[in-house]
Amino acid sequence: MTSADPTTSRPLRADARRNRARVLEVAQEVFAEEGLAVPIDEIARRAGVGVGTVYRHFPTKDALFEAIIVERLRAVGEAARELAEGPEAGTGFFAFFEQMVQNASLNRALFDALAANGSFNRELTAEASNVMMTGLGQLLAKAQEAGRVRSDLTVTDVKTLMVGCLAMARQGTADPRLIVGVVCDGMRPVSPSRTPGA
Amino acid sequence: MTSADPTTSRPLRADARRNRARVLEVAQEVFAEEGLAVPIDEIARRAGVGVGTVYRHFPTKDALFEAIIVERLRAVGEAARELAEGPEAGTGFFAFFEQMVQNASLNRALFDALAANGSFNRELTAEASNVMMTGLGQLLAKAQEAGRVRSDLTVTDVKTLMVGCLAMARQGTADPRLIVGVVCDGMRPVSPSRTPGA
Amino acid sequence: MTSADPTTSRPLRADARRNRARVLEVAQEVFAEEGLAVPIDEIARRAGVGVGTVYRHFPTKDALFEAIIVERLRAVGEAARELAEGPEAGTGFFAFFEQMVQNASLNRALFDALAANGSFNRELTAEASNVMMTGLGQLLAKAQEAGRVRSDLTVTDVKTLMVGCLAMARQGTADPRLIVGVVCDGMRPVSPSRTPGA
Amino acid sequence: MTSADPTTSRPLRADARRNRARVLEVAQEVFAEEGLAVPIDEIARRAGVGVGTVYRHFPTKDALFEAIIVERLRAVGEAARELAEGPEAGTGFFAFFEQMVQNASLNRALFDALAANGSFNRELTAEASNVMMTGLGQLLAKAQEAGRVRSDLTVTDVKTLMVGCLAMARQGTADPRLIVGVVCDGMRPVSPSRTPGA
DNA sequence: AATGAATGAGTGTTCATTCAT
DNA sequence: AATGAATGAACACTCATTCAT
Repeated sequence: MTSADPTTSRPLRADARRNRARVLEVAQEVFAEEGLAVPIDEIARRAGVGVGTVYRHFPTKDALFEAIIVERLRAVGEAARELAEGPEAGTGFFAFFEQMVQNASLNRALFDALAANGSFNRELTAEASNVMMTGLGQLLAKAQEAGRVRSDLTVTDVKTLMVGCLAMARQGTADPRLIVGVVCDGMRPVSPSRTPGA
Repeated sequence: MTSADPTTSRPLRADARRNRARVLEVAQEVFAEEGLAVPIDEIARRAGVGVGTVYRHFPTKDALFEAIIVERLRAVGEAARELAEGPEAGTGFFAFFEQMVQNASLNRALFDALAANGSFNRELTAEASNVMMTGLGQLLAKAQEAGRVRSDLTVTDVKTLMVGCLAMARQGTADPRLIVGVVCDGMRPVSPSRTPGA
Repeated sequence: MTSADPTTSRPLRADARRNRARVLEVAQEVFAEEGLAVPIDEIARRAGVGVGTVYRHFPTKDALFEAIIVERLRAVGEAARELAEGPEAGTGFFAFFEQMVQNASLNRALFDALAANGSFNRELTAEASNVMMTGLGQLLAKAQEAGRVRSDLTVTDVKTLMVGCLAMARQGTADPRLIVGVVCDGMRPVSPSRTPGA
Repeated sequence: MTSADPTTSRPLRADARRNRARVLEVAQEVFAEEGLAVPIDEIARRAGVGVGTVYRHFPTKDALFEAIIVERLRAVGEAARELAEGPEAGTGFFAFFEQMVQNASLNRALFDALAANGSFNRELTAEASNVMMTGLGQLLAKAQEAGRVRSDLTVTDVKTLMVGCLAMARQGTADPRLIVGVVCDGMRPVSPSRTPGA
């Protein structure tokens, strides 16, 4: 089930599959750089295909965008899940968080997708979003069990914080490590010495 | 130069001032909701004036946007400066941070302005930005002196964190108080018990 | 307030007259430089009056343009007539022709008016055009009587040649004197030695 | 550079070529009649295509205008060159001059192009202009060698005179043949009997 | 009378999407 | 299946003209 129509979708011809992949690849790059603002013609040109071909594979621009996002979200979710199932789940949470911000901060498309919460909520995105949230949730749970993360934080909170860090990293105004460090510190359980209001 | 400079010009006629204000108000709302994507015609329509009127007051769409931003930045800067000069500067920092995020979180325009770091750096914006940074810097300094905030954070870091919180609050996905709480906690001096990596 | 005499067009108030003159003066300059492309607002600004004032005196932009043209055409016609009535009418023709081209070549408005043959033929323009043609005709007749100009040329031909010389002078590509010299030579009676086709 | 250069591109599809030609044809007519003032939408409408189609073939209004001009200038230059290389170069000059004016007089676009000396000097126009000037220069040289044309006239002068004649012919006020005859006479070597000032 | 603010039709240009080849 | 030409709705901005102050 890689494309829109599950019932009739016979396997694509070899060249068609190549084209589809090429378009995705280019779109991924271009959207990552400049976000949704890039014209479809530009993507087609860079991919070395006609516009028509892009539209054959993705019925609308948004659908193309979504396809990219879906993949990304899935990848993020997978990574989180794998880590959660590994031995270092407790400490891995923060590493994952930092890594994620590093990787995605340069990806405008992913940022937009995460940030544009709901605007793109078509079916696929929702599903992929679930995958991501599940993986992240597992990782978070382990970290909380290990006492590394405040227990009152939900997956949604963490996702939100991640988006925020992406937004900050995108700024380029401050050292991303410092920023992420601050946010990570904030997520740790509150020690007596720094109770807010104290 | 008798007419170009807005600061030199005589006060606007009553109706003109009303229209200008109405346009600003509407643009503020609309930009806040939908960002720069809104057509000028739409703004004019909602404000109940012709397009020409919008352009009479603001020579460019960007100029209109800028006008809104400038006002906001100034207001934020003023608030910070006042607080910094008050008696509670040490503790006031966090209150200000929270307040700021609360107020501005629904304002996409302000977020964009803060986030679009430099893209809109025309003269006025730069100036207003300075006002804000100065006010914020004063407040931060006091808080650091009082030992409430990590001493290695710069104004730019704080501004970046603020923008991040705005981005997060905009999401509407998580409780803004919680989010801001986390970030504020992260800004407090590191206590031995939660040294990163510990 | 002062509703004295409603019937006849009383003389303009002093300030009104001054304004009207000022507008004409500025419009003359500006139209001469840039032709009809200049916005009315620009003219008003340069004249130091509001747009409304311009429109009070001249109901449309074309009317303003016409007013200027009329004056110019009249002036040209007058000059020609005076010369025609003077003693040097025979030789004066060429001097006039050259002079005219010199003077008007920098005046884009006049050129446009002469060139835009008919487009502006409102009443006033037509009348002024007549004045010009008449004066020019008188001068031409004398020159032809004196055997200085080919007898088969009509006033219209001469006017046309004048416009052509203006067009050429406007080009700035060739020495106007040379150009005008060529055309003037062409208007002289055909000597046996250079019969076309010989 | 795989796609930007028009000279590299493969031949257009049949329908595209038809549309392009149709647009050029219509634009030629319309510009000839009314000059640059005509909206692109109007041209598209008259050509029976959408605006987008016009813009696909010509990226800018100016580019469209230029395309027309270039073609004309080239044609004129070619004609001149051919004549210059023929046996009748001496006498051909005047025939060419007359012919040129006849053909182009109704063409406001060509006139504008020639007249707008430099304003449109993009690359292509400049090149086409060179072609024309070269051809004309060759023809002129021959005519001067044959003693048919004043030896102090340069190509630029002749071009200017040509533009002037076009301007005059455009007027429609006088018989073009007569006008051109006058100018041509003026270009012949000065015979003793009509020395200016005599 | 004078002012200049307001109007809105009009213009050049872009780009997502459709369709003939 | 692929192509890329065609489409036309949108949009930012201008400017002649009107009208409230």
